[in-house]
Amino acid sequence: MSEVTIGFDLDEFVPYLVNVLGTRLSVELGAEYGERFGISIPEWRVLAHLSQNDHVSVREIYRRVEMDKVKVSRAATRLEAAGLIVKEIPDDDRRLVALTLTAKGQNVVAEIVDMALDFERRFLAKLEPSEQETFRRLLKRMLA
Amino acid sequence: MSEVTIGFDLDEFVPYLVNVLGTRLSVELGAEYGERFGISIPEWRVLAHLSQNDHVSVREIYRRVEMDKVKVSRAATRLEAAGLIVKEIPDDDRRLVALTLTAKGQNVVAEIVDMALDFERRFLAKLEPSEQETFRRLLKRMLA
DNA sequence: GGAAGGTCATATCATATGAAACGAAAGTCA
DNA sequence: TGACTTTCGTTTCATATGATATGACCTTCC
Repeated sequence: MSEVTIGFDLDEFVPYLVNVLGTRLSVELGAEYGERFGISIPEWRVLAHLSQNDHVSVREIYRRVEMDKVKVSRAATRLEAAGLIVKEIPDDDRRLVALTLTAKGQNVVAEIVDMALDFERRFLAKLEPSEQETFRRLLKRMLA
Repeated sequence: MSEVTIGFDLDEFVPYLVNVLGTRLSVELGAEYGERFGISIPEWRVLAHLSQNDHVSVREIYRRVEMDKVKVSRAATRLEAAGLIVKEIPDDDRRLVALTLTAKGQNVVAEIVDMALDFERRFLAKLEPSEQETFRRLLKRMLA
């Protein structure tokens, strides 16, 4: 192999940078609520989605939250076992499973939301306020 | 549960947005080179790092590239089996394993690099040129 | 020199993941 | 009405992952 390799600079490659940052953030935040509530990352995503809507089907969640069907199903099973959500079968379509937070689930969500927003604040503090909004805006554009 | 849930908007939560975008980008790009070269995402990361340096140890890679120790080790084993890299044990420290691209490996890297840069170009095209640089700069700052 | 402790890569094992198969329930169309 | 197809969530099973243990090798300190 040649002594001088021009090569390819991973540290300038945006898809890589986004992936590393995304993984790091999820894992760090996940460690916080995981230690405190025994909740996994997929479980938190389901909870977060349920904080906005009642009686949500598994399908709606995995379509909206970019998670696998099976992952959502399993997260829901664990959340039900932990008493944080309830599963119901709606009468108008008995193939579906409607998920809803219990009172206990609502409390846990509220606490994790606090942790999450605080976490977001701390890490966005690396940017100026105007840059923070720019970053969020550009992210959303890329995801659209 | 109350009819009106204020809740928590995942779609404004930056750690979540970064994670979803990062995963999506890695998976999409990975599908391209995976189909063509049978290379997995961890394998590509190792290759990419080796494109910049010769005789790199497993340790250097997992420290620098934010991957698990075991993941790097396994990726290296597969890459060696595929004839893309060579493993050597350096005389000055026989605990290490030095990884180096073969000629075949260099060719594959060159092709994947082309695909990757093209992929990056296509997806950054969703932003204005000045925004692209801003985005990259902010990303790097967050990762620092 | 050599014991004690640390570091490196790999092996082991238990868990997480997701593609494909499945059973149950709608929907479609003759 | 009753096959046929589609959709939904779960189960199955093969693979991926990563915490821990292991064995080989270095370093330190006596």
